[in-house]
Amino acid sequence: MLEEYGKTLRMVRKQKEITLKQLADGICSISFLSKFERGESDITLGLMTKILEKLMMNFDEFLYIHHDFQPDKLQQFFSAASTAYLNRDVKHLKQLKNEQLKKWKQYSVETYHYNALLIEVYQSIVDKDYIEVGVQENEILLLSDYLFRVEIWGYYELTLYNGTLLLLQPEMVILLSRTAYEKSARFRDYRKVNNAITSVLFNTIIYLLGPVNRFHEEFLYQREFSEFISYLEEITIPESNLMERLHLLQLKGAYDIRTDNKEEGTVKVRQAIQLLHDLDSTRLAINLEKYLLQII
Amino acid sequence: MLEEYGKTLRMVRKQKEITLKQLADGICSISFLSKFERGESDITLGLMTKILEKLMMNFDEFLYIHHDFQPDKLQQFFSAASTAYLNRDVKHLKQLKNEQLKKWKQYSVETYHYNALLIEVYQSIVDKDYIEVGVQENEILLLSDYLFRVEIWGYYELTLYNGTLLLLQPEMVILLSRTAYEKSARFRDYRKVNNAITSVLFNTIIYLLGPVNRFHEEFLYQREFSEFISYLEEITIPESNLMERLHLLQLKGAYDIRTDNKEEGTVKVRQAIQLLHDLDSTRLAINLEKYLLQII
DNA sequence: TGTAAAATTGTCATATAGTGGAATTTTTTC
DNA sequence: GAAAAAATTCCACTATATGACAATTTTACA
Repeated sequence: MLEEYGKTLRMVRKQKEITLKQLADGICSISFLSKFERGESDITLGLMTKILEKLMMNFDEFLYIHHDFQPDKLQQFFSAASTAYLNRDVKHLKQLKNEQLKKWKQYSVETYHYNALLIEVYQSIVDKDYIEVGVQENEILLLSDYLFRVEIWGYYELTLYNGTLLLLQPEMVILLSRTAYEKSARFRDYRKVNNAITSVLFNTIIYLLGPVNRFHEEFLYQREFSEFISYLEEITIPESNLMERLHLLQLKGAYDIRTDNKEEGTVKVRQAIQLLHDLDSTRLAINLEKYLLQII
Repeated sequence: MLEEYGKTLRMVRKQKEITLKQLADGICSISFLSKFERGESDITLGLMTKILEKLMMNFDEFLYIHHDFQPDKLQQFFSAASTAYLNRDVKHLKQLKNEQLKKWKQYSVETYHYNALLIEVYQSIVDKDYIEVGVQENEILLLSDYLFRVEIWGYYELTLYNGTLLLLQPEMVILLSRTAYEKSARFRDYRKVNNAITSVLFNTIIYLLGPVNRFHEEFLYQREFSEFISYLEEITIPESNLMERLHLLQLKGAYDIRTDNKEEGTVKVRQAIQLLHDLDSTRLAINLEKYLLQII
């Protein structure tokens, strides 16, 4: 069968005008490298690491090229799910869910179960006819149980949680988001994962400000609001993350409005809207205006 | 020797509460997976790919964990170089250069030569006593020759070029930057590489506006300026890339100023400064003000 | 606490990753 | 355009990645 990574390697090597001898030197034999490049043998992870290092290329970029400039499977799964969700494409969502359920049955690895659950959450939001709320409850608990148990949250856990957060109880969200922040700390310097953390924090704050306690007179989660804002401020240190900073401004405004500080809050949100207009991000500006009208 | 990736894999697998059997199922035998995880065998790239896929994790994240949450060697090289450059740490720069030269001699792979060159460029900017300009000229040409020959520019080529661009002749920069834009097109959806492209385009425009033709009465590169701005506008489509959008605004302002449209230009740059202040990016705002004073 | 079931490890067989050097092809050089 | 040099492939051989199944350890459950 053989995935023929070697052929991609040969292409890259030729590009960089490096000979078999030069690349193999100190790593493996010339003849073997040739064999691998011709697709007549697989290669050990250890050797491949050294080879890519010499080529000044990392694994993901290499695999991206190998798969004809397509993102990896993990990425594809999350993109496919969120695209189908945004397009309200119920059919596609169902199909994606079935794929994951099938794998779950086949290997009984819970991960696939969680994946199916994520899509079920999307489905339940998009599809009005979908009323099997009872079924979900238990399953959602399974998911949050898992998230509590994991010691280190990576890209997968963060993205999974981000997608299902809306259906959880507020106490649960507060605890889990705090956990997410703490247990992903070691990824603070890994851009991709760190973006996922930021995303979780923003969604948590939005959740607290919005849907949860729309019907309460007073705002219940003042302390938590400050807590998560402070996490964000700690993470979003780079001055150049303007979008995140603007988002922060917006949420502070929304908070003011929610806690009967309407004037001050409106000023902040309007300022954010103006900033977006100044930078020609018109669609975002319009969305934010809608949001403002909604919360006033 | 064996890099013992297996031990990291075991950790990740335990985290996700997956058994050997479940993970191995359909990929390899249980006993082999166990052996690999105990560090008693290396593994084939093909198998590893399938295993990570099942764990919903990509290679880079896995290797990041494996190397105790340190970025990969490629990343480390560029960070080390640029940090030493920003800190004007001549000693460290020299050390880094020698490392690369040593590898160059050892394997006679030109890549290491280019790496050394990049650092030499940094060195020549930082170290006033460094006057061996003659030596560089030829070597810099070697580098640009290489860049012209490569068919696909990846993260390495883009970052390398970005660092050495300042020392090239304007005609060369224009040609190479255009090449960079065209030959990296297939990475348009790969965030990391795409950021590098954006960075190249910005630096090109800054170069055209600034250092090159400071002493000419009229601005020579109007057409090229528009060309590269249009590339940026094509790339920077996502409305949420505020920093890039702000940067664009700034450069348009600088262009106006350079082409005797002082008032209009100053307004644009001042607007950019104000935006930064609004978002508490004070240091960036101050830098931009300095820049403005300099070009007026 | 003992026992059954599940999960992991050990043992040995074999397929294949990887080596050294000769043979062939490609590139360079005059 | 032929000879020399460099790069690659072929071939016979060795080391090790991987599989089948038995033995052992760990976990679950009464």
